[in-house]
Amino acid sequence: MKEFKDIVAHAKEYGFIFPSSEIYDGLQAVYDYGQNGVELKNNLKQAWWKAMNQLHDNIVGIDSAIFMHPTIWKASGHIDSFNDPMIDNKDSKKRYRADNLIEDRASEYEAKGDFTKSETLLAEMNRLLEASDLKGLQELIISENITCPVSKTANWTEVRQFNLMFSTQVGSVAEDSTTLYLRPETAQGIFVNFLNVQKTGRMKVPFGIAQIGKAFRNEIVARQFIFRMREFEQMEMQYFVRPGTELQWYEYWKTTRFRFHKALGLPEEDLKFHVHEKLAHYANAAVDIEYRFPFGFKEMEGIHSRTDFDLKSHQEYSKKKQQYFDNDLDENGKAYGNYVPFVVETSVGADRLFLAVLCNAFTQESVQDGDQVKDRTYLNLHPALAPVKVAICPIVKKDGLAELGTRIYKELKSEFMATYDEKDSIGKRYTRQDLIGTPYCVAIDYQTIEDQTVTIRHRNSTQQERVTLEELKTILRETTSLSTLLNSM
RNA sequence: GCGAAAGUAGCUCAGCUGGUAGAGCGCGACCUUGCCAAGGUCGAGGUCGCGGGUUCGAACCCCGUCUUUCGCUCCA
Repeated sequence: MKEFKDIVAHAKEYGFIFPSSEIYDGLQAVYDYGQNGVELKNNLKQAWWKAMNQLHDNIVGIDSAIFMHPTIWKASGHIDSFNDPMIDNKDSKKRYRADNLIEDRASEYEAKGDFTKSETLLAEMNRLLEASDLKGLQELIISENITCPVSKTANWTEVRQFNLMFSTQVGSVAEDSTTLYLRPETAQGIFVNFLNVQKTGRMKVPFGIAQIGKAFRNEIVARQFIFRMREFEQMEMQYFVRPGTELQWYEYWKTTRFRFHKALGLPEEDLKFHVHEKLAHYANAAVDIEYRFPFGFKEMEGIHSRTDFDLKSHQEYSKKKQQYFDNDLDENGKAYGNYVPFVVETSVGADRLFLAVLCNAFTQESVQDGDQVKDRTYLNLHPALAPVKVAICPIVKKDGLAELGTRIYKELKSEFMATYDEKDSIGKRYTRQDLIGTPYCVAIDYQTIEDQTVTIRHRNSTQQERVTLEELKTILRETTSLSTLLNSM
């Protein structure tokens, strides 16, 4: 039985994920990647990067800054929609958006035919929202005698502002400083570089820009280990297309991205699409790829048809045209000409993908050993993703086997992430490698001295085979390289 | 943010009605060892999450706080 707490404990015990600042009691919803975690994560990021930029002729990458001009967040809609005034009912313990409560009351007036009262109320609410008058909002809720739908009481807390973007000051003198936000998504860095990349890369629509980077959200409740963190990493690709073709490309990316996750080793039955019923302000179609985490099916990747909302909005706010001239001919033989491209976005949480892969790899099984049944735990990671590819283990230290093992290890390590281990019994060493997902252990024994052959022990089956050093290298090259993984998509 | 539970060695945990900390595994050194968590010897490691209070005396009782888990809530 795969218990989530066992996976979390395993992640810490074997150097994958540590709580941030642990010796100071930790910092809520922030985690560090350990020596094995960073290797696995880097491999995942590289797999994604290559699947985008290397496998697609018309996708290129960028790496934009975390700090961006504050107006970008006005244009993107984050300043408005990431700021929610919240109020709690003390009796039912339920939390509501203060503006929603007032809007509901306005609808009730309208239902009764009292449009004047409704309009006055909404106008007053908007005035208070504009002025960020939280006290006023609370007074309005009380004076309207709005009650909690659950407890039916008006026993409210104060209205509090939940800003989901982190802000910081730039400039040493307080009065001259500017408030900057830590980006809540990496997508905007792509949108504002759309023309730079298109022009300098001579890109033709359709084309994509990919980016991997940190993003920050001040989540009210951050939970479930690294699933929802305040600082997290996104892998986003914005695909710019001719208006009217966006839904075709949306379908293309849906299937392409699904294949990617399967290639990483996530089983099809643990993956599913979840189509959004309620669309965000910028989208005309949206779907999530969900993975069956131990705590249920949850979003891992989002694929959104974002229309021309973002580029148009930046055009408006920046007063710089965000147009593309399309020389291709339409069915009437006329060039498509100038337009603002539509965008299909694929956005994966790197940490969520990491968690999905880790949960999937975590394997506990009972194996027959003579007439005993023993428990065995290992990480069934794709060899291309495993932090360590091969462990070199001399069967004993004496009689020159340690020296021979060291020599073989040195020969392999420039090409493969390898490790050398001569401590403890061979079985214990195999187990240590199983626990971090190393696909191969190579035993050096007396026969190695005679004929330069070694035995490879396979992680999943625990079966061994005897091969020459050259054969060993071939096996490692063929199975542990990312191109193997990319070819399976 | 609300409610509930938990926090003792790297891990899993024991520690009675309050009397100043233990086990197993793991870790390090050495010895032994010919293939799936072997054995021996020695050793390192804890101001019992943190702060305050009650008490002659607190891991244990009380208050606060931090962190984690679960349930609500939130998730452009």
